[in-house]
Amino acid sequence: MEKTDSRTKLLEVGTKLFSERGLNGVSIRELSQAASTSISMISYHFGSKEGLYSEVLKQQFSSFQEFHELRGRISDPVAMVEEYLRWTFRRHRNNPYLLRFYTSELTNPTPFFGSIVQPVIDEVIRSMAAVIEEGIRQQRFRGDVQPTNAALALAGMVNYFFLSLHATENLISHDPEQDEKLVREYLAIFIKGVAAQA
Amino acid sequence: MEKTDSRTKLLEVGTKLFSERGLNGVSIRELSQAASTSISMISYHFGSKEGLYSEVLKQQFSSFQEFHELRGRISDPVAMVEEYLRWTFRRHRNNPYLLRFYTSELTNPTPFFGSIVQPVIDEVIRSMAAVIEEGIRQQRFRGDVQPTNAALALAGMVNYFFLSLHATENLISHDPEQDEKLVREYLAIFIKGVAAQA
DNA sequence: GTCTATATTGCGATAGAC
DNA sequence: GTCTATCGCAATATAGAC
Repeated sequence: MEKTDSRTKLLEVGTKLFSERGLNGVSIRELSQAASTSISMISYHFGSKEGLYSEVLKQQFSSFQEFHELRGRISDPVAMVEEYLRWTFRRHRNNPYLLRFYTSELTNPTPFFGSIVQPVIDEVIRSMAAVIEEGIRQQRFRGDVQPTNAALALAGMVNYFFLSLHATENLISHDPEQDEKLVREYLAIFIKGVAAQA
Repeated sequence: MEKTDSRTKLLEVGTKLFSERGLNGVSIRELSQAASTSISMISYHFGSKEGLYSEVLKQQFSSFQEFHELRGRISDPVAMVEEYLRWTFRRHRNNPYLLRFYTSELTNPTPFFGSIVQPVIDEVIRSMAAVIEEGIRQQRFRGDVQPTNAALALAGMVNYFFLSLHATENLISHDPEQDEKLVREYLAIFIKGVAAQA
């Protein structure tokens, strides 16, 4: 029952350390010490340091499954934008490491970007662009809005909030209790921003 | 007149290589080879690899000077938002390395984050929040808009566009000729998003 | 599965000649 | 200012005992 075997422990500390300093910023010595095991366990379980990293990355990006469920359940465009925002806040609050991997891979891609990260981004942006397109078709959003650009703008607003977390600690309250208020603020800006004239 | 001395050359290749793979991803051997000089020139000119990195970082963030000039010249809130967007596009187009340093420092901070990066972010967000506050005072923006959150949302929309560049290559045209169109699209979304009811 | 010990390579930094 | 040569160390990875 005790799942704190060396494999699990290595995945745990790998998640924390890789997220903080990237693939090149962490050595297998440090990883094995932090996991209270020996260097050789990394080769044994994952083949190499990169093997461990790619396993961590896969775990991180598997949380996107929930997005599918959401997309299948909600058809109203405005409601879907709202749930997208809520899902994004929830996801980053539940997993404080995710965004670091996300942006670290965007900025300084490792060999695993193409296979693990890119497909996920692609699908979310495509999906949200389709949502916005549907809003335009229903004449609830302006016809001159570019769906893909707008989807990217939406994703940008909310992800950037988390990306900037520790640069804005002294500018903004980052108390999770405020999240619902922020969701509504971003929702208001975006929906009024793309809305058709009343 | 030939300014391709080793110091200049090291700053050039340092900018390119550090932006692509971060401080830990590049060795002084690789840097000196790319600069067609020897390893010891890095210690000689900059004291250490970190010294070179911090010098590159300083250069990158000095381009924020232009923002001051803008802020001093323009008082109308809507015009200032428009010029902020245009300035951001121009800045990233003129310097394709800047955003990588920016987000790399946000995600995996080096010891230089606090002294070089943080103050710049602080000032831009504070300034734009003040711009939005002025818009609210003039009753052109809604009174329930949170200035700092809105400033962060604005910055997020536009910076995220560049951050996602190579994840969205197959989704969006990244031809710089489209920039003016994008500026107007983001401007429309944001201004309608925060506008007071007509 | 887990360890210790070790092989090998590459790292950052510097001494000293020119 | 620039080079070559080298030091000392830390990196990844693996062999082999238990």
